[in-house]
Amino acid sequence: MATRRQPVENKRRIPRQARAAETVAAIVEAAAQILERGGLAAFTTNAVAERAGVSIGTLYQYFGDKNALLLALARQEMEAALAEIGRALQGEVDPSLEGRVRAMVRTMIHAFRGRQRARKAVVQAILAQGLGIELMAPVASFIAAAGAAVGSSPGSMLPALSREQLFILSRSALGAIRAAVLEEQPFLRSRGFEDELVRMVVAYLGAIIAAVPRDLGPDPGRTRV
Amino acid sequence: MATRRQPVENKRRIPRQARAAETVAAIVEAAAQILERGGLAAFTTNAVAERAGVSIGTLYQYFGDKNALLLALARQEMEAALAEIGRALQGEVDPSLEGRVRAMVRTMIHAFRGRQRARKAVVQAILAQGLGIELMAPVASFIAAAGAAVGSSPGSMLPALSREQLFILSRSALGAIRAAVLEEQPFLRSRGFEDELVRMVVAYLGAIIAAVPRDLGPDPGRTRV
Amino acid sequence: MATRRQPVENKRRIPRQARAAETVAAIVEAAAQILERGGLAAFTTNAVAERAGVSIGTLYQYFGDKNALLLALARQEMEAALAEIGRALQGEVDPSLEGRVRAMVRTMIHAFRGRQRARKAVVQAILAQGLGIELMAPVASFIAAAGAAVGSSPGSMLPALSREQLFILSRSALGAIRAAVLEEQPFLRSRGFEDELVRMVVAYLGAIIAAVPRDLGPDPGRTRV
Amino acid sequence: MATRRQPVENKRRIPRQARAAETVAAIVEAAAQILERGGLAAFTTNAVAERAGVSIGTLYQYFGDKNALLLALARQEMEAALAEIGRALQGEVDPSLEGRVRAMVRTMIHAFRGRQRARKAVVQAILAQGLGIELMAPVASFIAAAGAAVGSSPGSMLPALSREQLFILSRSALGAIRAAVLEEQPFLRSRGFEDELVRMVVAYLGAIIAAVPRDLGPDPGRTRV
DNA sequence: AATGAATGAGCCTTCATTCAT
DNA sequence: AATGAATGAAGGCTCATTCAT
Repeated sequence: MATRRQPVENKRRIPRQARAAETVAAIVEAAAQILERGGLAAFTTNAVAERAGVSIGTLYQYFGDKNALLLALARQEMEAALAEIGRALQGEVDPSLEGRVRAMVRTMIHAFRGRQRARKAVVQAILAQGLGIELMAPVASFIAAAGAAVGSSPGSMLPALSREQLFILSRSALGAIRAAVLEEQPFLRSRGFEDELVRMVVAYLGAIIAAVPRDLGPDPGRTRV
Repeated sequence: MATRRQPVENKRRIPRQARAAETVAAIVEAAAQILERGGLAAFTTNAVAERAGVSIGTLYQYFGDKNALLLALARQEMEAALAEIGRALQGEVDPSLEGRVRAMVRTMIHAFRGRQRARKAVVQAILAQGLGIELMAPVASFIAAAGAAVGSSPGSMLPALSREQLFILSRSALGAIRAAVLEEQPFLRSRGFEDELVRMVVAYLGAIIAAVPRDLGPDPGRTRV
Repeated sequence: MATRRQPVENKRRIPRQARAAETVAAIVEAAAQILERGGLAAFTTNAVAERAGVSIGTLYQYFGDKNALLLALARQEMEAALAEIGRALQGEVDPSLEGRVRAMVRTMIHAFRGRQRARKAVVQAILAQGLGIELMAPVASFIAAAGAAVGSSPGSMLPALSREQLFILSRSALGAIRAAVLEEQPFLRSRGFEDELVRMVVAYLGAIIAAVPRDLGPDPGRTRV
Repeated sequence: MATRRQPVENKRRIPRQARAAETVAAIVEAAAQILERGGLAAFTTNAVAERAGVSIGTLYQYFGDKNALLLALARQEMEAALAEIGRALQGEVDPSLEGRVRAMVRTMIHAFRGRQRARKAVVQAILAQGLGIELMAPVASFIAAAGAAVGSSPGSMLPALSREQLFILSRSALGAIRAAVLEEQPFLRSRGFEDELVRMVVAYLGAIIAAVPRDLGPDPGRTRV
C-alpha cells in the first residue's frame, strides 16, 4: 500500500454539523462501493473522493489518511454486525445455548450487508495493515460478555472462559467464515455451512463445560471480561 | 497494490543446472529474510535481489513477477509444514485421535521455522492477493486424506466428511492460529493455546461422529477424497 | 519503448483553468525541446517533466502515458501546419494550380517550426507506434477539400479524386519530404527540391485531368469529400 | 529500443562453413517470423534466438547487435526485391517507359514475400533507427542506372537526372507504398493503386523530359550515376 | 562454436498527500 | 469548508549484451 504514515486513528476533524456528517457518510459509502466493484486495487483515495462527489481535499478533511477511512468503514460494519447480533439474541425465540450460538453465527455470516467483495477487500486490507487486533477486540469483549451472561444464568454450567478459550471461540468460527469470504466459497451462505459452524462451537463449549470439574473450581486466575 | 498481472504461477525458466537451483534457493531464502526483518513494506524485488546477491534481472529470470516469488516462498513453507505433519503422524507414539490431532495442531503452530514475522507477512500478502485458495487446497486434501485414513481404520466411527466439514475442520483451527500470528498474540506457542485447539477439534470430530447414526449411514454423496 | 498499453488518446484530465493550460503547454514545449536536442533516446517522461519545470506526477495528470504526450505534440504541429497552409492558400498571390501546389509544398517542407530533429523524432515515434493513420487523416481530408474546391471552380478540369488518387497525392509528396527529413538530406529546404516536388504534383494532377475524358464523365462512384 | 551502441554494421564473424550459413539463415528467418507475428514489440534478441533454435550467445556470434540482425533482414529483402525488378525488366514484354515503370512499381508493392506485418515492422524499425539512408542507397543507384539506361537508349529524351529528381523519383512512389504498408491500407495490392502510382511516375518523368529543352542542354553538373 | 545464466542501467508509472487559493 | 493542481518518492520490470564454461 506504500503508506507513508500509519496512524491507527487519524481523524482530523469531528464533524459537528449535519452537512459534514452527510459528507462523511457519503465518503464511507463511496469507499464501500469502490471496494465492492473494483476490489482493493481500485481503492484509491482519489477514486473514493470522486465517487463521493467531493474533492480529494475534503476527504482528507475528515480522514487523516487512507487507513483511517478503511478503518472507519470496517468499524461501521463491525458495529452494525454486533448490534445486529445483540438484537438477534434479544428477540431470539430459542433461548437454548445452540439457539444463541446459531443466532450469532448466522449474523456473522451475513454481515456487511451482503457486500461480499467489499467485505473481502476490507478483511484483506485490515489484515494487511495488521489492524486485525483493533477490530477483533470489541468482538472478543462481546463474546466474553455473552459468555459471562450465559455462564451466570441459573442452570448454566459454563465457567468463566480463559484468554485462550475466548480467543479460539471468537477466531475459529470467524476465521472459518473469513476464509470462506476470502476464498469466495459458494457454500458461505448455505444452511449446511451454518449448521456445521454451530455444531463446532456448541461441541467446543460442551467440551469446556465437561472439563470444568476436573480442571478447576472457581478460579480467580480466569479472565472474566 | 496496483498489480497489473496476477499470474498465479509465473516462473519463467525452469532451472536445469545446479547453479541455477542454488540461485533460486538463494532468492527464496533472501525473500524470507527480508520479510522477517522488515515485513511486507521492505519486501521489494530490488531488496530481495540485493540480499540474495544476484542482480534484479536474475531474479526475474526465475520469477515472473513479485507475486510468483511470494507464492513460491509460501508454497515451500506450506509443503514443508505438511511434510512435517506427515512425519509427525508417522512417528507418533500416541495413535489415538487426540494424539493425531495434537500432532497436526502443534506442527501448524510451529510452522515456518519459527519465522513469525515472515509468516505473518506471507499470510498478509497471500490474503491480499486473494491467493488463499491455492495454498489451502493441499491442506484440505491432506486433511481429507488423513480423515479418510482414520475413518477407514477398524474401530473408527469417523464417517466420510462433507465439503463443509472439511472446510471448517481445516480453516477453523488454522484460522485461529493465523489470527494469533497476525495479531502477534503472545500465547501462540503456549501449551494452553495448543490444548484448547486440540480440544476444539476433538470436540467437533466427536460431535460429527455422534451425529452419524441419526443423520445417515454410509452415503455416496459424501466426499471421500 | 516497451509500451504496455497503446491508447491512441489518453488524456487524463481536461484542464479547466488557465494555470493548467499553461502547464500543459509547458510540457508539450518541453517535449519538443528534448526531442530536438537529444532525439528519441533522450525523450523520457522524467526528462520532459524536469525541463517543463513540473513534477512527473503533473505530467501524468495531463497525459495518460508517454505516447499521449508524443501524440499531442504531433497533433499540435500537424494542425499548425495545416492552418499555415490554409493561410497560405488564402493569401496566395498566385491563384494558379501551380501556385497553390507550391504554397502547400513549401509549407509542408518548413513545418514543425524548423525543428528538424524534433520533427524527425516525432515522425519516427509516430511510425513506430503505428499511429501514422491517425495523423494523416486530417491531411487527406484537407487535400480532398482543397481538391474539391479547385475542381468545382469555374474553369477547372479537375474531377473528383478517387481514394487511391487522394492517398497518393497526399503521401507521395509528403513521403518524399518525410524521407528527406528522416535521412537528414541537406537539400530539404533547397529551392530545387521544392521545384521538383511541385513539378511532380502538378504533372500528376495534369495526368489525372487529361485522363478524365477517356476514363469517365461525372461519376458518382468517385469520392467528392 | 534502448540500444546502447548503434554500429550500423556489426557482423562479428563471416560464416565460412555450410553449417554456419544455415544458422545465420535460420536466425534471419526467425526474425522475420517473430516480426510477422508479434510486430516490433515482440522482436527481442532472446525471442529470435529461441525461435531460431539457437542460444542467444550464438546469435551474437553472427550479429554484433540487434540492429545488425534487423539490417540483415532488411537488406536481404531489399536485395531480393531489386533482383526481382531486374528480372522483371529483363523479361518484360512491354518495353515502353510505362511498361518498365509498371514492372518496378508492381514489384515494390509485392515485396517482402507478402509478409506485410514483418515488412511494416522492419520499415518502422529502420526508420526509427535512422537507417533509412543505408537501405535506400541501392534503390537510388538502381533507379539511376535504370534511368541512365533508358536515357541513353536511341530515341529517348530522358536526360540525366538531378540529385533531387532521383530522390523524389525513388522516395515518392516508395513513400506512398510505404505509407500504405504502415497504415495497412486495404487497397495496397489493388490494381487501381498500382495504376495511379504508375500514372504519377510516368507523368513526372514526362514533365522532366518536357522541361529539358528550356532548362538545359547536356550539363556536367548533372549526376549520371 | 555454442551455451545460457547472469547482468544492471534506467524507464515508466502510481497514488497518498499537501497547500495555495 | 472546500477545491484540485501539484508533488515526488519509490517500485516493478525489460531486454540488450557479456562471459565463464
